[in-house]
Amino acid sequence: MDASSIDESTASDSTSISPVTPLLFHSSPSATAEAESRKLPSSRFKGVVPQPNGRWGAQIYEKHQRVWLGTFNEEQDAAKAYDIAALRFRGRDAVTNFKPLHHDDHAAVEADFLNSHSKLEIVDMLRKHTYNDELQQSKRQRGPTTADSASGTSPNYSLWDSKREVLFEKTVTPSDVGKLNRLVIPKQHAEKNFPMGEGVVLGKGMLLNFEDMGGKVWRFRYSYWNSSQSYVLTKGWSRFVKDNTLRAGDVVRFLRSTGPDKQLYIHANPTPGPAINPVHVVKLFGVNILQLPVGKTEGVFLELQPTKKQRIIKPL
DNA sequence: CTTTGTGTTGAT
DNA sequence: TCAACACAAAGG
Repeated sequence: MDASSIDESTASDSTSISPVTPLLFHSSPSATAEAESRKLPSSRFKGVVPQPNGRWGAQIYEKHQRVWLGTFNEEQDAAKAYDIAALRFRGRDAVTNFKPLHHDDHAAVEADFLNSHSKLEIVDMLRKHTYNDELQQSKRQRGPTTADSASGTSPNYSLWDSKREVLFEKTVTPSDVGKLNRLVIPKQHAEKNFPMGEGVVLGKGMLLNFEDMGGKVWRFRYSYWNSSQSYVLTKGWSRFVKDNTLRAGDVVRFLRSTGPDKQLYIHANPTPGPAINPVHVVKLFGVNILQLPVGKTEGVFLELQPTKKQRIIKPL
């Protein structure tokens, strides 16, 4: 998985073909074979327990009590979750499945991250499969460490010197800022610029982080809607619309860091850069509802509203 | 309906 | 502390 921007995990999960199928052969006199097929496979990893549906659970114990760390498609992912919890609950010397492979700065950064969050928060991240996302995000807020820049080429506290390239802009439509809680990403831009994870087409979508001008990080669900054959940002989008008081015709600009991190950025109504395309202002009822780049075809601009009554367009 | 993850027990 | 097992609770 691309740890920088997605959370839904594991590129290789759909390969599991009913790993545990407790088929019952009631007519068979051989009850031993039946009992054997019913048994769940043990994990070779610490803190990992099999689930009836072939997935894997992770758990850690503290003070006579089990702390559930979530379920995972891949046994290794459950083991990693246990490792993280073990480090948070029991410190640096905890027994883990994989973790002590590194002793570098990354481990130190992660230790900082772990100790700056409560056990409950860490467990919550593990259960939601957002731990790697949050860790990456914390690295960005702090700025790159010496381990991130080429070793020795720059002094400590080197500045974040990567640039942001504009990927594309979209003039939002009425439905983009309506109650549908979704922004349609023009297919061409989506397929060219946004990550193509397995979950995107597979219905679940993926979570993408975008940083705005103020440094605030927004997380949207990015997925493909088969019904409309379009890519969309859904979960979290309406909040962005609200906080930025986005209106139809406003421009949203998407950018991406040119550095090794692929941090995405989103700017609402960015100040037009040099040599920006002239815009054609369309007004309705004296209200500016559309701004279209001249000479560009951005798809359908007017969208039918699914209303039975006469739609009331409020003055802005 | 499917899946999670809790209740529980016995072992190490 | 730990995992195995059964299954009620939770979720879609």
